[in-house]
Amino acid sequence: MDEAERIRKQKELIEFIGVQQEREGFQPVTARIMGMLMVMDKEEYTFDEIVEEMQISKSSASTALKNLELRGVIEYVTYPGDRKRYFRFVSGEIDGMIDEMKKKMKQHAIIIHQILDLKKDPNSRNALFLKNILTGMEFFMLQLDKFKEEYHSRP
Amino acid sequence: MDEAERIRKQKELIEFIGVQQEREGFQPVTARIMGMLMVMDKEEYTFDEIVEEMQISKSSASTALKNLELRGVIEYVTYPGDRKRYFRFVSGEIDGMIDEMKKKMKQHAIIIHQILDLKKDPNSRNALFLKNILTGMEFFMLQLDKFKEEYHSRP
DNA sequence: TTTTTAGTTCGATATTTTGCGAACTAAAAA
DNA sequence: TTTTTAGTTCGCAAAATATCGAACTAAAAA
Repeated sequence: MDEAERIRKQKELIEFIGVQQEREGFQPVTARIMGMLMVMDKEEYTFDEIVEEMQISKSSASTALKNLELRGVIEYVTYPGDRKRYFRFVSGEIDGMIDEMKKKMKQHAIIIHQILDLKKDPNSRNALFLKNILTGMEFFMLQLDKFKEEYHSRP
Repeated sequence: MDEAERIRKQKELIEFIGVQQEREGFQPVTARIMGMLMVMDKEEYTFDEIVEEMQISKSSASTALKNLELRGVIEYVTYPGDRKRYFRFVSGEIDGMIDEMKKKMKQHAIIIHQILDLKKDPNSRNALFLKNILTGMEFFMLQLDKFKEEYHSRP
């Protein structure tokens, strides 16, 4: 695979990640900036480089970058004697991802609890099924911490 | 909590679940139908009951129900001598949820592999971080099957 | 056979979201 | 002090999406 081919494929992948991240609730431009910061060989971009590379307005870039920072997806660094910000992807750890997963699951569990609390018949089809799921989720969440330990002490 | 209060809270919860499911990519009406089928005491609704209860057009109901069925969220049953369909929430099992999770994670892993394959420098900041995540994800996916076993053989 | 039921399909309309440009700001440089 | 840089904010227009209504269909009932 030659250089041009590789770069073409990178662009394609950015687009694919873009579409995927849109489904996760990011706006189109935002999703593609994420993709770019993950995929490209250059891994730190200034505001103007992003505007240039993505062919978007400064306002779109501003909005997107603020959003990504707020969500903890990107961060920026600065270098002495240069007042530009250099935006880059945050390099999270596996532990952080597990915690994230746990948090999300806990929120789901709360909702399920609320549904159950409001059921007239606690033995209705849905109620029983939801109780079942809840038990599974609780067991699963307990396993997650065990997983972290095992992962770090693996051979 | 009296009956009226309970029902009011159910409606509130449907709205909350609706907003939540919109973020997961469902359209507003679709998301609220999901909520309704999970939360309400009546757990099987005909097409016309859904139209009535949600105050939506038949076409919206049709589109939403088809979508939910396609995604495996709801199903319908029929009763002899009654040609209406009775729509209800699918009662998935914990195993199905785990498989779902694994499938999603596998897709993510494929993307990460692709990013890595296209990096010029395999030791760049992002490349190293992505490799790290990949290792974690692979370990995690191995654990998932173990989890299923343990869950089923729990005391 | 005709009518009714239980939905489906499709084009039009309403609503929401997205991205832009112009004007603005705070800090640094000249 | 004035100018430039590096963005931010906000109202608007365009694009995308959601929902609707009207016409349609296939199967069952009359």
